[in-house]
Amino acid sequence: MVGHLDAELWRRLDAACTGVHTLSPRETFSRAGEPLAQSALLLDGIMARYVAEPGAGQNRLMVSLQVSGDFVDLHGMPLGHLDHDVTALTQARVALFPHAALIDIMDDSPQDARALWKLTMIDAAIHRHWIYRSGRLRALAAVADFICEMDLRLQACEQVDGDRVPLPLMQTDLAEVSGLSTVHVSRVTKELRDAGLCTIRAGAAHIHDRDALRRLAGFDPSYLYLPSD
Amino acid sequence: MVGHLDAELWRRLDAACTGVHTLSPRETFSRAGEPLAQSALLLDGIMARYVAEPGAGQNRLMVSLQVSGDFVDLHGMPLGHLDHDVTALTQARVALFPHAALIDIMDDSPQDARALWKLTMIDAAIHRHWIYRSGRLRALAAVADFICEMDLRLQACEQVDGDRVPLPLMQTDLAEVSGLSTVHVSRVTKELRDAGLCTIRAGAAHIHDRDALRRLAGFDPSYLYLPSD
DNA sequence: CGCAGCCTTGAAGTAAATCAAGGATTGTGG
DNA sequence: CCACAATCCTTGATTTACTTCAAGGCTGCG
Repeated sequence: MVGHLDAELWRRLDAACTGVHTLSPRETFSRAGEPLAQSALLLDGIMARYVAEPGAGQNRLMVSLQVSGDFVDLHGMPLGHLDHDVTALTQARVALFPHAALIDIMDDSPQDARALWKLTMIDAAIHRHWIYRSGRLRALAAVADFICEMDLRLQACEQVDGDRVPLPLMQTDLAEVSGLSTVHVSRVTKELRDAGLCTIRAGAAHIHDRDALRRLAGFDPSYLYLPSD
Repeated sequence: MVGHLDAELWRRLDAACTGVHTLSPRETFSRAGEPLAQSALLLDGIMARYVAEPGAGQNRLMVSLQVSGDFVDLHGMPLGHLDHDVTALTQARVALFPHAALIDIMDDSPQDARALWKLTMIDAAIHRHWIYRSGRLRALAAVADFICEMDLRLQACEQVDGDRVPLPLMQTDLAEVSGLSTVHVSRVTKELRDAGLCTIRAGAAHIHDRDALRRLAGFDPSYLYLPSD
């Protein structure tokens, strides 16, 4: 994500930042419906956005996963409040930007405004892919597809070292990503492991055969709008 | 969607419009990857956005459905090209706006820029709900939820007359919305009909019991950011 | 009429959920 | 260092939701 903003905008953001906040693992950063007066840029760690089942049920589904360099709640600026919860999965540090300061930046520079808009539009493109994944892909392909996405997104922030993709997700997290039961996630990850494609552990995924994994998922990364495209 | 823009912005858009284009039923308006130099506002009819399976397969999933007053491809402006296809389901008329003219509007008025941004952020919120629907809801609740959403969105553009929701979708369209097989869509619509909740025909849905339908779906409309909220 | 497109229904097969039990790993206090 | 609990993962058995396959019905239309 970082790659989409130019140096000038980074300087302006730097000046607008009012502080850095550290979140504990599993700490909720903001909740659906809460009025928002600032947005947060994830510096390190992994954070997730969840749509919860209405009512008392704790059923929820992960609708987005954010990595270093992503704004976690920039959607909340034009909207005023969000429709989903934002939570840290690991320990995480976020840089805070008051909406008023962001608005000043955008009023000053329409180009910067479009750059920030673009970040949220890439989020939306990823949302669309998640709809596709959930509606069209079988469990095995869906998990493989998710791993392929995170592989590339973590590569883009230089966190991937060879076959090691630092993805600190438990199987219950993968279940909330994919809409599968945790039991079935366990079976699917075993199948990916046994097929020699990738090993998914709590701390990281190890990709043994990227090509085969992408082929299995039918993965086409164009929806990520990576700068190289 | 219309309700989110103020009169001043509407006048500017009116001046920026370079023409109206009419689409035949099932006509494709733009394809994934195609460079875009304009965006289109849907005046009447129904249009859909599809993410297609990579490769030759014709499998695709509907990721968004647009009604009168929605921009169908405004996401393409900051992005330059889209990750999905845009197609008319019925005969449709769209008003065309060159990106250059929209950029002029936004450069002139940061407030208008945020208003347009907000439209795309509501789209993104709807995307998130579709992820949730696909990942968490069973077939019956998913179809009910979709009908509830379209009921409210079509109410917002004043197309709903009592229990009649003009939703010109075939069962194959509903299958592409929900990720179900057409056969199962047929069974589910029958079940909704037999339960006295709603009757879904090719031309329109008739809602017999709105409350019960919403209860079945667990429907909470806050993600639609309707002006009344 | 007779075809084409769309919908319905039944029967059989499959993917995934649920239920249930146990195993591995990690952390904690004695 | 070990006992113990807590958490996470695995595996098997059963059930459920949905798909696929196949046949036939309805409707509109040349």
